[in-house]
Amino acid sequence: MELEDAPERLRGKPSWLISKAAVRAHRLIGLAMAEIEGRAYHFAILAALVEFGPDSQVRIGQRCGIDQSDMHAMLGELTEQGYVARTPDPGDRRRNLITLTRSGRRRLEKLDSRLTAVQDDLLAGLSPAERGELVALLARVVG
Amino acid sequence: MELEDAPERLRGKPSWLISKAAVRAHRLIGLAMAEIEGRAYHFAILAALVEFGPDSQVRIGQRCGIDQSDMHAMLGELTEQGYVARTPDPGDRRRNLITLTRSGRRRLEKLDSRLTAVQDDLLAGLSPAERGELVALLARVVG
DNA sequence: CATATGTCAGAGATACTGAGATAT
DNA sequence: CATATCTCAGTAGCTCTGACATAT
Repeated sequence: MELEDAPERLRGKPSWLISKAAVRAHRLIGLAMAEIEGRAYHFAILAALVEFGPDSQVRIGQRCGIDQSDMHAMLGELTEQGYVARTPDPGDRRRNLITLTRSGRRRLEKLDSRLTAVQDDLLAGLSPAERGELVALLARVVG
Repeated sequence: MELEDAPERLRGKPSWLISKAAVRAHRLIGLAMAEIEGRAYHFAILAALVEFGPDSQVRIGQRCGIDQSDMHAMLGELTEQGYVARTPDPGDRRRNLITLTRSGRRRLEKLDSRLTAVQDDLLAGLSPAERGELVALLARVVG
């Protein structure tokens, strides 16, 4: 039985559709990331670094929508794997300055190509124009 | 800092937008449901019952996208609160037959009105036509 | 014997809370 | 003193896996 058979009241609730779409996306991403022993949040963090340059943990988290208390472990993984370096910020000794390494730059491209492929899978039913509409609408929901 | 400042690579990934929209929806729903000591999945289950009539746990779960192993506790809550009755199915003694009670019918309406209000909050930035587009697109993503 | 249903214990991911240490 | 950053422990909600008993 598929979700097409869901009750009308449920299918009409945008929040329910969003949630189910997120579950499906999460499943596909989990499979894709497992193949390369990666995480979607690794991609987010590396993407923030390549676009905005070295930054503090808090600010990277804010940019990616990741709680600051969760950044610690995530950066621990990336540091251990050599994709970022975590050094004290000489200008403000409360902060860690997170820097992308050369191998982190390559890792970002690998994660990106996998995640791009997942988008195709996830949105297989939609035309390119419809995908654009969906992205535009969701961007306004997310704010 | 808002998610508008997210890296372009991230903002361009539909799966990321879907996931962040789901987080926001989940937060709003959590608040709304806490006020009436309800759960979104209570709404889903009650909606399936009012639309399709009494049914087994497994089939209700399939209709709502809820794993059968999770239905047990959820129905335990609804049974305890008197919104559904769980009786052995005489025609197939493996099954429990889940039935909506009169107070469950009223509960559904209360949950529905709260959740409908949440949709307005969640999609405040979109016109009615755009909300319709979003729902239609997501319905095709969910399948 | 194979399958379906319900029950149960536990794992994994994500998001969040609250607290403390240190620095500004 | 108030605030910001980082760290750490723990919680909550949701999804999923695997196992088992029972019934078909």
